[in-house]
Amino acid sequence: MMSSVTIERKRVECNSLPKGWQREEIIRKSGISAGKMDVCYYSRTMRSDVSLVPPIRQTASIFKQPVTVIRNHEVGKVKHDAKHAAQDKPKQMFWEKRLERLRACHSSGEELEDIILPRSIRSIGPNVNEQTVLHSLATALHILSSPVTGQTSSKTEFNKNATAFINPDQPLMQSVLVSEDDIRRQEDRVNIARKKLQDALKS
Amino acid sequence: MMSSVTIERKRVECNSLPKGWQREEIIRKSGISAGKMDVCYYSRTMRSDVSLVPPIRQTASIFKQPVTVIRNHEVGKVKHDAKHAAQDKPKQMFWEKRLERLRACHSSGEELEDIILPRSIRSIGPNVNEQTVLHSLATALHILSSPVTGQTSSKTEFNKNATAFINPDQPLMQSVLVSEDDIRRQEDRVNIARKKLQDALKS
DNA sequence: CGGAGTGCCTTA
DNA sequence: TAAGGCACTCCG
Repeated sequence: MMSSVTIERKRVECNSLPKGWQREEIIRKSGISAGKMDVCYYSRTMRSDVSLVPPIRQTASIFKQPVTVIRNHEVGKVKHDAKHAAQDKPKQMFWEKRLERLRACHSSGEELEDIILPRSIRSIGPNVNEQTVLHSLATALHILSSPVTGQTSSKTEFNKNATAFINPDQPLMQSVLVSEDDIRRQEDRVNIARKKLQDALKS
Repeated sequence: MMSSVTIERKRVECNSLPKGWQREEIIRKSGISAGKMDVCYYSRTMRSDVSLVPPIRQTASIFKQPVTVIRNHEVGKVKHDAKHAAQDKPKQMFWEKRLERLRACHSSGEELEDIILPRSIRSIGPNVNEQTVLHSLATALHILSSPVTGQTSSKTEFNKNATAFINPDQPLMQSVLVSEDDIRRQEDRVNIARKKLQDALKS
Protein backbone atom coordinates (compact mmCIF):
# COMPACT_ATOMS: atom_id res chain seq x y z
CA MET A 1 0.00 0.00 0.00
CA MET A 2 1.29 3.47 -0.78
CA SER A 3 1.31 6.15 1.90
CA SER A 4 1.40 9.86 1.13
CA VAL A 5 2.49 12.70 3.40
CA THR A 6 0.74 16.04 2.99
CA ILE A 7 3.26 18.85 2.94
CA GLU A 8 2.02 21.47 5.40
CA ARG A 9 4.77 24.06 5.04
CA LYS A 10 7.06 24.81 2.15
CA ARG A 11 9.43 27.74 1.63
CA VAL A 12 10.90 28.43 -1.78
CA GLU A 13 12.72 31.17 -3.70
CA CYS A 14 10.05 33.30 -5.37
CA ASN A 15 10.56 34.06 -9.07
CA SER A 16 7.80 36.65 -9.41
CA LEU A 17 9.56 38.90 -6.89
CA PRO A 18 13.07 40.46 -6.88
CA LYS A 19 16.02 38.16 -6.21
CA GLY A 20 16.45 37.08 -2.60
CA TRP A 21 12.73 37.00 -1.75
CA GLN A 22 11.20 33.75 -0.56
CA ARG A 23 7.58 32.63 -0.58
CA GLU A 24 6.26 30.34 2.18
CA GLU A 25 2.97 28.47 1.93
CA ILE A 26 1.32 27.11 5.08
CA ILE A 27 -1.69 24.80 4.85
CA ARG A 28 -4.19 25.12 7.69
CA LYS A 29 -4.52 21.75 9.40
CA SER A 30 -7.75 22.01 11.40
CA GLY A 31 -10.84 24.09 12.12
CA ILE A 32 -13.48 25.25 9.68
CA SER A 33 -10.81 26.81 7.46
CA ALA A 34 -8.79 23.58 7.25
CA GLY A 35 -7.17 23.13 3.85
CA LYS A 36 -6.89 26.86 3.21
CA MET A 37 -3.47 28.34 2.65
CA ASP A 38 -1.60 31.21 4.30
CA VAL A 39 1.28 32.80 2.41
CA CYS A 40 4.29 34.63 3.86
CA TYR A 41 6.99 36.51 1.97
CA TYR A 42 10.50 36.84 3.37
CA SER A 43 13.11 39.37 2.29
CA ARG A 44 16.81 38.90 2.85
CA THR A 45 17.84 39.74 6.41
CA MET A 46 20.35 42.55 6.69
CA ARG A 47 23.75 42.06 8.30
CA SER A 48 24.04 43.56 11.74
CA ASP A 49 26.21 46.67 11.98
CA VAL A 50 28.22 45.70 15.04
CA SER A 51 30.76 48.51 14.91
CA LEU A 52 28.55 51.17 13.33
CA VAL A 53 26.44 52.36 16.24
CA PRO A 54 26.91 56.15 16.11
CA PRO A 55 28.22 57.88 19.23
CA ILE A 56 25.53 59.47 21.41
CA ARG A 57 25.85 62.70 23.39
CA GLN A 58 24.14 62.15 26.72
CA THR A 59 24.05 63.25 30.36
CA ALA A 60 24.27 60.67 33.12
CA SER A 61 24.08 61.44 36.84
CA ILE A 62 27.45 59.81 37.49
CA PHE A 63 29.19 62.37 35.26
CA LYS A 64 29.83 66.01 36.18
CA GLN A 65 29.24 67.09 32.57
CA PRO A 66 27.47 65.78 29.46
CA VAL A 67 29.62 63.12 27.82
CA THR A 68 29.81 61.41 24.47
CA VAL A 69 29.21 57.69 24.87
CA ILE A 70 30.77 55.44 22.27
CA ARG A 71 29.74 51.79 22.00
CA ASN A 72 31.72 49.77 19.54
CA HIS A 73 30.33 46.40 20.56
CA GLU A 74 28.10 44.76 23.10
CA VAL A 75 29.13 45.33 26.70
CA GLY A 76 30.94 42.38 28.24
CA LYS A 77 31.64 40.66 24.95
CA VAL A 78 34.98 40.23 23.26
CA LYS A 79 35.31 42.36 20.15
CA HIS A 80 35.69 40.24 17.07
CA ASP A 81 36.60 41.17 13.51
CA ALA A 82 33.51 42.82 12.09
CA LYS A 83 33.61 40.57 9.02
CA HIS A 84 33.14 37.54 11.22
CA ALA A 85 30.62 39.02 13.64
CA ALA A 86 27.40 37.16 14.36
CA GLN A 87 24.72 38.29 11.92
CA ASP A 88 21.57 37.49 13.85
CA LYS A 89 20.23 40.96 14.61
CA PRO A 90 18.60 42.51 11.53
CA LYS A 91 19.63 46.01 10.53
CA GLN A 92 17.26 48.88 9.78
CA MET A 93 16.69 49.67 6.09
CA PHE A 94 18.50 52.81 4.89
CA TRP A 95 20.36 52.84 8.20
CA GLU A 96 23.04 54.86 6.35
CA LYS A 97 20.83 57.92 6.62
CA ARG A 98 21.43 57.94 10.37
CA LEU A 99 25.06 58.86 9.60
CA GLU A 100 24.20 61.83 7.37
CA ARG A 101 24.86 64.46 10.04
CA LEU A 102 28.28 63.09 10.96
CA ARG A 103 31.34 64.80 9.48
CA ALA A 104 35.00 63.87 9.75
CA CYS A 105 37.22 66.61 11.23
CA HIS A 106 40.90 67.41 11.90
CA SER A 107 42.25 67.11 15.44
CA SER A 108 41.92 70.90 15.57
CA GLY A 109 38.16 70.46 15.17
CA GLU A 110 38.10 71.93 11.64
CA GLU A 111 35.72 69.95 9.43
CA LEU A 112 37.02 68.24 6.29
CA GLU A 113 35.71 69.22 2.87
CA ASP A 114 33.15 66.97 1.21
CA ILE A 115 34.77 64.11 -0.67
CA ILE A 116 34.04 64.06 -4.41
CA LEU A 117 33.28 60.57 -5.71
CA PRO A 118 34.31 59.45 -9.21
CA ARG A 119 31.57 59.83 -11.80
CA SER A 120 31.27 56.04 -12.19
CA ILE A 121 29.79 55.86 -8.67
CA ARG A 122 26.19 57.06 -8.74
CA SER A 123 23.70 57.06 -5.89
CA ILE A 124 20.46 55.11 -5.96
CA GLY A 125 17.39 55.41 -3.74
CA PRO A 126 15.17 58.20 -2.39
CA ASN A 127 17.14 61.23 -1.12
CA VAL A 128 20.43 59.36 -1.11
CA ASN A 129 23.07 62.05 -1.68
CA GLU A 130 26.78 61.77 -2.49
CA GLN A 131 27.88 61.77 1.16
CA THR A 132 25.33 59.07 2.05
CA VAL A 133 26.67 56.85 -0.71
CA LEU A 134 30.16 57.42 0.66
CA HIS A 135 29.14 56.27 4.15
CA SER A 136 27.34 53.31 2.63
CA LEU A 137 30.23 52.35 0.39
CA ALA A 138 32.89 52.77 3.07
CA THR A 139 30.89 50.54 5.41
CA ALA A 140 30.46 47.87 2.75
CA LEU A 141 34.20 47.82 2.06
CA HIS A 142 34.78 47.56 5.81
CA ILE A 143 32.26 44.82 6.51
CA LEU A 144 31.70 42.72 3.40
CA SER A 145 33.93 39.73 2.77
CA SER A 146 32.39 39.31 -0.70
CA PRO A 147 32.83 41.74 -3.64
CA VAL A 148 31.24 45.20 -3.38
CA THR A 149 29.30 45.69 -6.61
CA GLY A 150 26.33 47.97 -5.72
CA GLN A 151 22.62 47.42 -6.29
CA THR A 152 21.69 45.19 -9.22
CA SER A 153 18.10 46.39 -9.69
CA SER A 154 17.41 49.07 -12.29
CA LYS A 155 16.98 52.65 -11.06
CA THR A 156 13.33 52.47 -12.18
CA GLU A 157 12.58 49.35 -10.15
CA PHE A 158 14.46 50.73 -7.16
CA ASN A 159 12.56 54.03 -7.14
CA LYS A 160 9.25 52.25 -7.65
CA ASN A 161 9.63 50.02 -4.59
CA ALA A 162 12.99 50.31 -2.88
CA THR A 163 11.83 48.18 0.07
CA ALA A 164 11.31 45.21 -2.21
CA PHE A 165 14.14 45.68 -4.67
CA ILE A 166 16.96 46.68 -2.32
CA ASN A 167 19.82 44.27 -1.83
CA PRO A 168 20.67 45.01 1.78
CA ASP A 169 24.16 43.53 1.52
CA GLN A 170 25.26 46.06 -1.07
CA PRO A 171 25.80 49.82 -0.70
CA LEU A 172 23.29 52.38 -2.02
CA MET A 173 25.06 52.89 -5.34
CA GLN A 174 24.22 51.79 -8.82
CA SER A 175 26.02 48.72 -10.14
CA VAL A 176 29.62 49.53 -10.98
CA LEU A 177 31.62 47.77 -13.70
CA VAL A 178 35.40 48.14 -13.66
CA SER A 179 36.73 47.97 -17.22
CA GLU A 180 40.23 47.06 -18.43
CA ASP A 181 40.66 50.77 -19.25
CA ASP A 182 39.80 51.72 -15.65
CA ILE A 183 42.47 49.35 -14.37
CA ARG A 184 45.08 50.71 -16.84
CA ARG A 185 44.32 54.31 -15.92
CA GLN A 186 44.59 53.51 -12.23
CA GLU A 187 47.97 51.82 -12.82
CA ASP A 188 49.14 54.96 -14.64
CA ARG A 189 48.11 57.12 -11.67
CA VAL A 190 49.97 54.87 -9.25
CA ASN A 191 53.11 54.97 -11.41
CA ILE A 192 52.99 58.78 -11.61
CA ALA A 193 52.59 59.02 -7.85
CA ARG A 194 55.59 56.70 -7.30
CA LYS A 195 57.71 58.77 -9.66
CA LYS A 196 56.86 61.95 -7.76
CA LEU A 197 57.75 60.26 -4.47
CA GLN A 198 61.14 59.14 -5.83
CA ASP A 199 61.90 62.67 -7.06
CA ALA A 200 60.93 64.13 -3.72
CA LEU A 201 63.20 61.68 -1.84
CA LYS A 202 66.19 62.52 -4.14
CA SER A 203 66.04 66.26 -3.52
CA MET B 1 0.82 69.16 37.47
CA MET B 2 -1.52 66.20 37.75
CA SER B 3 -0.22 62.68 37.58
CA SER B 4 -2.45 59.76 36.64
CA VAL B 5 -1.92 56.10 37.45
CA THR B 6 -3.08 53.58 34.89
CA ILE B 7 -4.73 50.62 36.58
CA GLU B 8 -2.92 47.53 35.35
CA ARG B 9 -4.78 44.88 37.33
CA LYS B 10 -8.29 44.86 38.66
CA ARG B 11 -10.32 41.99 40.08
CA VAL B 12 -14.06 42.33 40.50
CA GLU B 13 -17.18 40.22 41.11
CA CYS B 14 -18.55 39.27 37.69
CA ASN B 15 -22.28 39.86 37.20
CA SER B 16 -22.61 38.02 33.89
CA LEU B 17 -21.55 34.78 35.58
CA PRO B 18 -23.05 32.85 38.51
CA LYS B 19 -22.55 34.28 41.99
CA GLY B 20 -19.10 33.84 43.44
CA TRP B 21 -17.21 34.15 40.17
CA GLN B 22 -14.64 36.92 39.80
CA ARG B 23 -13.21 38.48 36.64
CA GLU B 24 -9.65 39.81 36.59
CA GLU B 25 -8.37 42.11 33.86
CA ILE B 26 -4.65 42.52 33.32
CA ILE B 27 -3.39 45.23 30.93
CA ARG B 28 -0.20 44.40 29.06
CA LYS B 29 2.36 47.08 29.89
CA SER B 30 5.00 46.73 27.18
CA GLY B 31 5.94 44.98 23.94
CA ILE B 32 4.11 45.00 20.63
CA SER B 33 0.89 43.95 22.37
CA ALA B 34 1.06 46.74 24.96
CA GLY B 35 -2.40 48.00 25.89
CA LYS B 36 -4.05 44.66 25.15
CA MET B 37 -5.84 42.91 27.97
CA ASP B 38 -5.64 39.42 29.43
CA VAL B 39 -8.72 38.21 31.33
CA CYS B 40 -8.85 35.55 34.06
CA TYR B 41 -11.96 34.13 35.71
CA TYR B 42 -11.87 32.79 39.24
CA SER B 43 -14.44 30.48 40.79
CA ARG B 44 -14.84 30.14 44.51
CA THR B 45 -12.13 27.95 45.97
CA MET B 46 -13.42 24.83 47.63
CA ARG B 47 -12.66 24.13 51.27
CA SER B 48 -10.02 21.49 51.75
CA ASP B 49 -11.27 18.18 53.07
CA VAL B 50 -8.63 17.62 55.70
CA SER B 51 -10.23 14.66 57.41
CA LEU B 52 -11.96 13.15 54.41
CA VAL B 53 -9.16 11.43 52.54
CA PRO B 54 -10.48 7.88 52.08
CA PRO B 55 -8.39 5.00 53.43
CA ILE B 56 -6.30 3.21 50.79
CA ARG B 57 -5.45 -0.50 50.74
CA GLN B 58 -1.84 -0.81 49.62
CA THR B 59 1.23 -3.00 49.77
CA ALA B 60 4.57 -1.58 50.83
CA SER B 61 7.85 -3.49 51.05
CA ILE B 62 8.30 -2.61 54.71
CA PHE B 63 5.14 -4.52 55.60
CA LYS B 64 4.79 -8.29 55.64
CA GLN B 65 1.22 -8.07 54.35
CA PRO B 66 -0.98 -5.60 52.49
CA VAL B 67 -2.19 -2.89 54.89
CA THR B 68 -4.85 -0.25 54.95
CA VAL B 69 -3.26 3.20 55.19
CA ILE B 70 -5.33 5.88 56.86
CA ARG B 71 -4.33 9.55 56.59
CA ASN B 72 -6.45 11.93 58.62
CA HIS B 73 -4.22 14.97 58.18
CA GLU B 74 -0.91 16.01 56.67
CA VAL B 75 2.08 14.13 58.06
CA GLY B 76 4.02 16.11 60.67
CA LYS B 77 1.28 18.64 61.29
CA VAL B 78 -0.84 19.00 64.37
CA LYS B 79 -4.45 18.01 63.79
CA HIS B 80 -6.83 20.92 64.25
CA ASP B 81 -10.62 21.04 64.41
CA ALA B 82 -11.79 20.52 60.84
CA LYS B 83 -13.96 23.67 60.99
CA HIS B 84 -10.90 25.80 61.63
CA ALA B 85 -8.53 24.02 59.25
CA ALA B 86 -6.49 26.04 56.77
CA GLN B 87 -8.41 26.36 53.51
CA ASP B 88 -5.60 26.86 51.04
CA LYS B 89 -5.65 23.60 49.10
CA PRO B 90 -8.53 23.49 46.62
CA LYS B 91 -10.77 20.46 46.63
CA GLN B 92 -11.75 18.45 43.58
CA MET B 93 -15.23 19.10 42.20
CA PHE B 94 -17.74 16.34 42.95
CA TRP B 95 -15.19 14.81 45.32
CA GLU B 96 -18.21 13.18 47.04
CA LYS B 97 -18.34 10.65 44.23
CA ARG B 98 -15.05 9.22 45.46
CA LEU B 99 -16.95 8.02 48.54
CA GLU B 100 -19.68 6.22 46.60
CA ARG B 101 -18.19 2.75 47.06
CA LEU B 102 -17.79 3.13 50.83
CA ARG B 103 -20.42 1.52 53.08
CA ALA B 104 -20.78 1.66 56.85
CA CYS B 105 -20.78 -1.72 58.57
CA HIS B 106 -21.29 -3.34 61.97
CA SER B 107 -18.26 -4.53 63.93
CA SER B 108 -19.24 -8.00 62.74
CA GLY B 109 -18.56 -6.86 59.16
CA GLU B 110 -22.22 -6.92 58.14
CA GLU B 111 -23.10 -3.91 55.98
CA LEU B 112 -25.77 -1.45 57.09
CA GLU B 113 -28.90 -0.95 55.01
CA ASP B 114 -29.09 2.16 52.79
CA ILE B 115 -30.34 5.17 54.70
CA ILE B 116 -33.57 6.66 53.36
CA LEU B 117 -33.52 10.46 53.23
CA PRO B 118 -36.65 12.56 53.89
CA ARG B 119 -38.47 13.60 50.73
CA SER B 120 -37.58 17.27 51.27
CA ILE B 121 -33.94 16.44 50.52
CA ARG B 122 -33.50 15.97 46.79
CA SER B 123 -30.24 15.38 44.93
CA ILE B 124 -28.90 17.73 42.31
CA GLY B 125 -26.15 17.20 39.70
CA PRO B 126 -25.24 14.53 37.15
CA ASN B 127 -25.54 10.96 38.51
CA VAL B 128 -25.76 12.12 42.08
CA ASN B 129 -27.76 9.40 43.86
CA GLU B 130 -29.31 9.31 47.31
CA GLN B 131 -26.23 7.82 49.02
CA THR B 132 -23.96 10.41 47.40
CA VAL B 133 -26.16 13.22 48.73
CA LEU B 134 -25.95 11.63 52.15
CA HIS B 135 -22.13 11.63 52.07
CA SER B 136 -22.15 15.17 50.82
CA LEU B 137 -24.64 16.38 53.42
CA ALA B 138 -22.98 14.59 56.34
CA THR B 139 -19.64 16.16 55.38
CA ALA B 140 -21.16 19.64 55.13
CA LEU B 141 -22.73 19.30 58.60
CA HIS B 142 -19.36 18.12 59.90
CA ILE B 143 -17.22 20.82 58.29
CA LEU B 144 -19.32 23.95 57.71
CA SER B 145 -19.52 26.55 60.45
CA SER B 146 -22.18 28.44 58.44
CA PRO B 147 -25.75 27.14 57.76
CA VAL B 148 -26.16 24.14 55.42
CA THR B 149 -28.79 25.16 52.88
CA GLY B 150 -27.93 23.27 49.67
CA GLN B 151 -27.35 24.58 46.16
CA THR B 152 -29.12 27.82 45.27
CA SER B 153 -28.97 27.51 41.47
CA SER B 154 -31.99 26.08 39.68
CA LYS B 155 -31.88 22.44 38.62
CA THR B 156 -31.89 23.62 34.98
CA GLU B 157 -28.85 25.87 35.42
CA PHE B 158 -27.05 23.21 37.41
CA ASN B 159 -27.58 20.51 34.80
CA LYS B 160 -26.62 22.89 32.00
CA ASN B 161 -23.23 23.77 33.46
CA ALA B 162 -22.60 22.32 36.90
CA THR B 163 -18.95 23.38 36.83
CA ALA B 164 -19.96 27.03 36.69
CA PHE B 165 -23.09 27.03 38.81
CA ILE B 166 -22.00 24.80 41.68
CA ASN B 167 -21.57 26.36 45.09
CA PRO B 168 -18.70 24.25 46.40
CA ASP B 169 -19.38 25.14 50.03
CA GLN B 170 -22.81 23.53 49.98
CA PRO B 171 -23.77 19.84 49.62
CA LEU B 172 -25.14 18.38 46.37
CA MET B 173 -28.78 18.77 47.33
CA GLN B 174 -31.45 21.18 46.20
CA SER B 175 -32.14 24.17 48.42
CA VAL B 176 -34.04 23.08 51.54
CA LEU B 177 -36.42 25.30 53.50
CA VAL B 178 -37.33 24.28 57.06
CA SER B 179 -40.87 25.45 57.90
CA GLU B 180 -42.42 26.13 61.33
CA ASP B 181 -44.44 22.95 60.80
CA ASP B 182 -41.26 20.93 60.23
CA ILE B 183 -39.87 22.21 63.53
CA ARG B 184 -43.08 21.41 65.39
CA ARG B 185 -43.22 17.89 63.97
CA GLN B 186 -39.60 17.29 64.93
CA GLU B 187 -40.34 18.53 68.48
CA ASP B 188 -43.25 16.08 68.68
CA ARG B 189 -40.98 13.21 67.59
CA VAL B 190 -38.41 14.14 70.23
CA ASN B 191 -41.08 14.31 72.91
CA ILE B 192 -42.42 10.87 71.95
CA ALA B 193 -38.95 9.41 72.04
CA ARG B 194 -38.29 10.91 75.48
CA LYS B 195 -41.56 9.49 76.73
CA LYS B 196 -40.63 6.02 75.49
CA LEU B 197 -37.21 6.34 77.15
CA GLN B 198 -38.78 7.32 80.49
CA ASP B 199 -41.17 4.34 80.28
CA ALA B 200 -38.34 1.99 79.47
CA LEU B 201 -36.27 3.25 82.42
CA LYS B 202 -39.24 2.80 84.81
CA SER B 203 -39.77 -0.84 83.94
C1' DC C 1 4.14 38.77 26.48
C1' DG C 2 5.17 36.76 21.77
C1' DG C 3 4.00 33.85 18.04
C1' DA C 4 1.50 30.15 15.77
C1' DG C 5 -2.62 29.14 14.13
C1' DT C 6 -7.46 29.92 13.20
C1' DG C 7 -11.97 32.70 12.92
C1' DC C 8 -14.36 35.82 10.48
C1' DC C 9 -15.21 40.26 8.20
C1' DT C 10 -14.52 42.81 3.86
C1' DT C 11 -14.06 43.18 -0.89
C1' DA C 12 -14.81 42.47 -5.64
C1' DT D 1 -17.96 32.73 -3.25
C1' DA D 2 -13.23 32.91 -2.59
C1' DA D 3 -9.18 35.38 -1.38
C1' DG D 4 -7.02 38.62 1.49
C1' DG D 5 -6.32 40.68 5.64
C1' DC D 6 -6.87 41.52 10.32
C1' DA D 7 -8.19 40.11 15.05
C1' DC D 8 -8.24 36.96 18.36
C1' DT D 9 -7.17 32.75 21.24
C1' DC D 10 -4.21 29.75 23.18
C1' DC D 11 -0.04 28.10 24.93
C1' DG D 12 4.79 28.11 26.10
